[in-house]
Amino acid sequence: MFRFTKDMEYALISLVELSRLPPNQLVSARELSERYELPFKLLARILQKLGAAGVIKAFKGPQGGYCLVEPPHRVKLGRIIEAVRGDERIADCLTKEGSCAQDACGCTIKPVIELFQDKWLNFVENTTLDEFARSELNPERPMEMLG
Amino acid sequence: MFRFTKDMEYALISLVELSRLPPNQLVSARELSERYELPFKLLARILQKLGAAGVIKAFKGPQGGYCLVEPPHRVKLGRIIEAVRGDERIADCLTKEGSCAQDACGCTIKPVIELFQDKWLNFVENTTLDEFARSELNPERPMEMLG
DNA sequence: ACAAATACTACAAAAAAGGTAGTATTAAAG
DNA sequence: CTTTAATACTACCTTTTTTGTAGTATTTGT
Repeated sequence: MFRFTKDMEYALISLVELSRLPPNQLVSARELSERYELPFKLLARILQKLGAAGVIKAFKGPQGGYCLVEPPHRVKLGRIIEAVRGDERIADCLTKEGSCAQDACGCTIKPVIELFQDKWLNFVENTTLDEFARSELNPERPMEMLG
Repeated sequence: MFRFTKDMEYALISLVELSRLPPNQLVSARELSERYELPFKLLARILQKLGAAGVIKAFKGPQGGYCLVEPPHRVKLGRIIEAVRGDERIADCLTKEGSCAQDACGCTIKPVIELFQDKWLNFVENTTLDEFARSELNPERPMEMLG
């Protein structure tokens, strides 16, 4: 139910890593994949989503890679979720703003879910990447071990 | 990802209904199933879980059914989740209290998830059934239409 | 005894999550 | 201008979780 999916886990690992990057430096999908032992292709796809959503910026070619577009305190959790998982909602019948999309809503528990959605939105809109980036990550292979 | 499962939806529909029940009155799984057009067997199993967890009380035999054990403002969302879904966590490696269960935790993003779990616990522990019960449900067949 | 209710267990179908493979495209460096 | 290291895209497969069905046992009021 309310469980961290791998997409989100991989996204957050990557974003935290990018948060700590010195200015004008990049990290590639390959590096992240090896450093944290994440499946490369899957990770790449997730980073592409984050790129398409404008959360990170991508540079192609050798020496390419990714970096954040905005500082970590400007990146809301809700935005990350939307980038990685689409405009996912707590329930199908709700709009992103939390009200029921249809007039004759099929779900019988609509008001209950609306209330829940409300609380949820408040949560993800008030949590930013820097809150995550403050804690220490735990890579299998620390930076120093790589080329 | 963070999406309402049917179990929880059905559980909340039922619990809200039970919240509105006059004292010493019961509602059966069959009634709830017909009133809200929910699959009977599935709903019954969910109610049994809520019963086993002590959230509701069950009475067998004709005229039997269910009622709440405690008043709605005493029933925390976290308790409902635990009853219906087991001791579900945001991530596998976490204890219920939110700290990593293993010393050498396999997940590389442990601190991030711990922080998240913290926020989540705070949320479910500070949301009670009466918050849901205040809003109006929307049954396919209102009370009056049944026997 | 009967009927109406809950309790329990096994199984099956559908949906979501997680992962792999292959190809195309871009761009830095020699 | 070729090579190479990177991102971009798409199709497919496997596993797990969710959702639902079926059947049987048990309890209890009338």
